[in-house]
Amino acid sequence: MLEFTLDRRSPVPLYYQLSQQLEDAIRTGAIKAGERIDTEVDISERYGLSRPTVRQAIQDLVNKGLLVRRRGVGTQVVHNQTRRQVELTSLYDDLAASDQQPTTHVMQLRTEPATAEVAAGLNITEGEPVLHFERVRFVAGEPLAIIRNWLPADLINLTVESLENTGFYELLRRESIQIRIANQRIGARAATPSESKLLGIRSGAPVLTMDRQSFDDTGRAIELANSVYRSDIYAFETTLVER
Amino acid sequence: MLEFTLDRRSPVPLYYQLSQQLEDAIRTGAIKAGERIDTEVDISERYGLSRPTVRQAIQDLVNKGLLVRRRGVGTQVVHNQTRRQVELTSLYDDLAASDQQPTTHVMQLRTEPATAEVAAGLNITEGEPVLHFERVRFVAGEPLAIIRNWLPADLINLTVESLENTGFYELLRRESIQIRIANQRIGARAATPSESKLLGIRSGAPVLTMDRQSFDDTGRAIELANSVYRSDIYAFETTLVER
DNA sequence: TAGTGGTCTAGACCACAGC
DNA sequence: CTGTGGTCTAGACCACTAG
Repeated sequence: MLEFTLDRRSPVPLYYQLSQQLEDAIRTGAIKAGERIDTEVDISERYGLSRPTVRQAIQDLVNKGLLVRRRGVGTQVVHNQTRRQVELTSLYDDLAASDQQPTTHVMQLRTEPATAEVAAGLNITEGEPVLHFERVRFVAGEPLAIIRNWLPADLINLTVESLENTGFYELLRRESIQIRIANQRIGARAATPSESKLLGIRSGAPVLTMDRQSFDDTGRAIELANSVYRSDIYAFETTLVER
Repeated sequence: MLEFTLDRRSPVPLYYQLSQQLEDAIRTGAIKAGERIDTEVDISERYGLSRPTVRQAIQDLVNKGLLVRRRGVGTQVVHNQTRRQVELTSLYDDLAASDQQPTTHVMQLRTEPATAEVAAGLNITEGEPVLHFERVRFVAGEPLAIIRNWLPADLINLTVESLENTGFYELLRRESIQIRIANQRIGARAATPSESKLLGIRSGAPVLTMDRQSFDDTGRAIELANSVYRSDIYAFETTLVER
């Protein structure tokens, strides 16, 4: 099939080294769609691994929807269409293809007392201070989304500069704040006048909304987000894997 | 903690019996939010299972977002808010709470030649016959969605009656057609005049759209779906689990 | 220090698909 | 029949958390 390089002295788990290299091979096309990969036993013998270790690597990719296993048959790379194809609008295509990095403009950043709604979402009491900020996201020079966030005030220190240069999730990671579980709700509604101005669309135009609530390992609420996306140039894509 | 009953003569895998009973206990509240469950070693000793078997059961629930594991600490049930809480609109609440079964009205059901778009989505050639049907879904007496489907013509035999009584996915299951991977794209746009009539909303009102492409184990395209949901009473909810 | 989950080994038997 | 993935065992050592 192809060669993997495993470093047993690395702190990176063997199964993870393997699954990463397999995933790369699939995404770059080194292993083609529909092609069968070597069997679990083959791989484990060739690299001196136990079968459960190899199996864990493969299972991760099955869960990601990149591989399909069939008993008695083998493990295949899913077909190309399976990996990307719900029809694309041309504008969406253009955006995705444009190598321009998205940019961010911070509209607001301040500490304020939690409204009843925010308090409920962050699992704190009403009136407690929360950090609130509001950003507009641009891609290829076009405004794409308005993102509003609320965080417990004592969680992290943010500046306008850091938010515009680095991105919120990267900033969290640097503070070792790890989001583990998020609940999302995706809906649609008409843009408000102020939203339509920021996004450069007509008032009342349909927009996509995403409300998200994020938690860490311990169940502590990390973030409440409330976003509005232009529906003419954006959509949410997901891949579902059954079983 | 609590008792599980394992049947070693059952064809149902032990890890699956265990994870199902654990999931029930969590969902019914028999194990409360935030509570720690027994350790992997405890459970394996108590029921005469190996640790990997117990681990597989627990891992499944971690992947579903019901449990959180922390090294050196233990495994806890995620907090309640984590499981359900992005704010609910009252109308959405009402719909979810109403125990009325959704009903379906089939508007169209016929075989037709595949358009270029449909052919591309089903991985067949343009003009080949495809089965097309269009349904309107009602919940609590309110029209909720218009669902349009295209299938390879030779896949399954459907009647208006079976679609209205049974549901499309159940019908597929009865024919042992198993959807394994689906690509979805969720967007928003303005309702067309005909859509607005069917859904009982004003023309141009924002609607949620979902386009889906489904595949089975072998990578064969099973179904193309193109749905329109009323955004005033519906939203898509998802839970993401990192790592 | 004690206990937890994270990783890994070296086997075993089974169900299922294809020949 | 052979070979595949699906399940399961009985251990082992490690990294991390908490007291």
